[in-house]
Amino acid sequence: MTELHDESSARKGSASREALLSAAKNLFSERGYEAVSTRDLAEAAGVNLGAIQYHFGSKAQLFVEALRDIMRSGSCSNSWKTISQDNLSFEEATTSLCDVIVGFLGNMLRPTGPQACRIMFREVLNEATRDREMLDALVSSVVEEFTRPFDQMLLKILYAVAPETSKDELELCANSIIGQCTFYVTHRPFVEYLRNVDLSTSPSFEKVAEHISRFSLRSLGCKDSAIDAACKTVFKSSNGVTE
Amino acid sequence: MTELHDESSARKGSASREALLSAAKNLFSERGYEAVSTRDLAEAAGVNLGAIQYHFGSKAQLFVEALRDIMRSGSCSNSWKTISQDNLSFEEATTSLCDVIVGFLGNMLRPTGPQACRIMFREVLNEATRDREMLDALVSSVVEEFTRPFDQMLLKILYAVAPETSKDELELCANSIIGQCTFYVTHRPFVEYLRNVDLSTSPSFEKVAEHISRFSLRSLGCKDSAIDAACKTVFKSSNGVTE
DNA sequence: GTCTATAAGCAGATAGAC
DNA sequence: GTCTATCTGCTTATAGAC
Repeated sequence: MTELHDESSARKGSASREALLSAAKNLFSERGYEAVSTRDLAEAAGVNLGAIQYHFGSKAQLFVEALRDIMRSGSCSNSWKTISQDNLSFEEATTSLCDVIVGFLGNMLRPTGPQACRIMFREVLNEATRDREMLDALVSSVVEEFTRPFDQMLLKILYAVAPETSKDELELCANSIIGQCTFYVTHRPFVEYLRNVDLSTSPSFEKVAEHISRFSLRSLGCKDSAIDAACKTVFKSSNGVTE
Repeated sequence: MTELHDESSARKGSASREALLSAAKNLFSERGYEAVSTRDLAEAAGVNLGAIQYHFGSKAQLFVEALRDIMRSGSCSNSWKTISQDNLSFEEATTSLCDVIVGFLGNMLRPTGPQACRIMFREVLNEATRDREMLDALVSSVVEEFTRPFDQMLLKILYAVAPETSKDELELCANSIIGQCTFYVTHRPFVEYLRNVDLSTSPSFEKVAEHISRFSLRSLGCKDSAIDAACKTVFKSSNGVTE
């Protein structure tokens, strides 16, 4: 609305503004939007309650800014930044796909570091009902800053794995792969209850990641030998999962 | 807590209790938990505000009861009730799998009839942070009334498609298939924005359903000819999608 | 069982001193 | 820019008449 809440004011780098943004990233990603009150935010940031209205105009705007910041900083995406190279060989591509799956799944399931965007994703969908304008800003922000680069990288890998497949089909395959991963996040309590497993423990986690990799590679037409080779590289070596 | 709020009081079948339950199912599944106030519920049900506390004890308990009712009534699951038969042939199994995928996806993406459990699922995950006890009740209720029967049926189909696969592996495959479907629900705004599609329109919807079917059948080791046959049955005939 | 009236509290946002 | 104090509106839940 006012020219106070745009990029130029951010550049002023007010200490309380930064503190609020930092607290917002932590609290929102831990508890979600509605469970965090403006008073919680102000207290955690060590600033005054009024500072939220002054710097961001509203709690909703602060949420948007916090999410953008998380997406921009790439804390969700650094594990696959290294793979963004062209002209992948088939072998490189298959192992890269496994790497991406492990990295993505690990990022989503890991006992939520403060920057985890897990809950944020869910929250974005919840705000949908109420504030259409804010939702659109969020969706486009998340997609442009995070989803699209990730998707492009994934499509590059998929193309190297199955070059004869059409672009439309590869996009649907990308959806299927990401969908398999996000399922364990969005439906985590149901899966853990239904299958009687704990997804945070390493054996379960690795089994899931390897299954998704094999399931996807098989759909892409890879032979079992190629799948075995890729999985052996990624899942047997000790440095398979980040950190 | 009190013995007022258990099954026996439900059997009394108070008119206002039933009206509240019905309103709760409609409103909660349309807008979610937090966006519906007790006043909304009372007004929609045409009953007094105090009736909620009287009959259910709290808004949260009413939510639990409403969700249980939805799960029990099977409004989410009638489209695949017909498939629950034993000794499926391979051909029956492959087409059944396509049917299940189309039905499940259609149920989830359809422009939300009042009984849709789409938002409810999401909401269950949101309540997680706050009320652990209620969350556990919800998760077990949803799983026992809805997820587990569905899962059993799906596993039966998968076994008929790929009998040589281990039980553990088939369970992971079931996760993968459902995960692909739910992705388009949980991440709908992102997918629609990223791919520039409208998932409510028929061509996009059918393309997605057919892709998931083919992607999954291929992973299960089906030959292309068998996949083509199953898809031709389900996706070309006019009565493919329910309603 | 159903009603009205109200309690008790917390939310986000604001006014105005400094 | 930052503070205190407060406004307005909403929430769930309750007390008590009928």
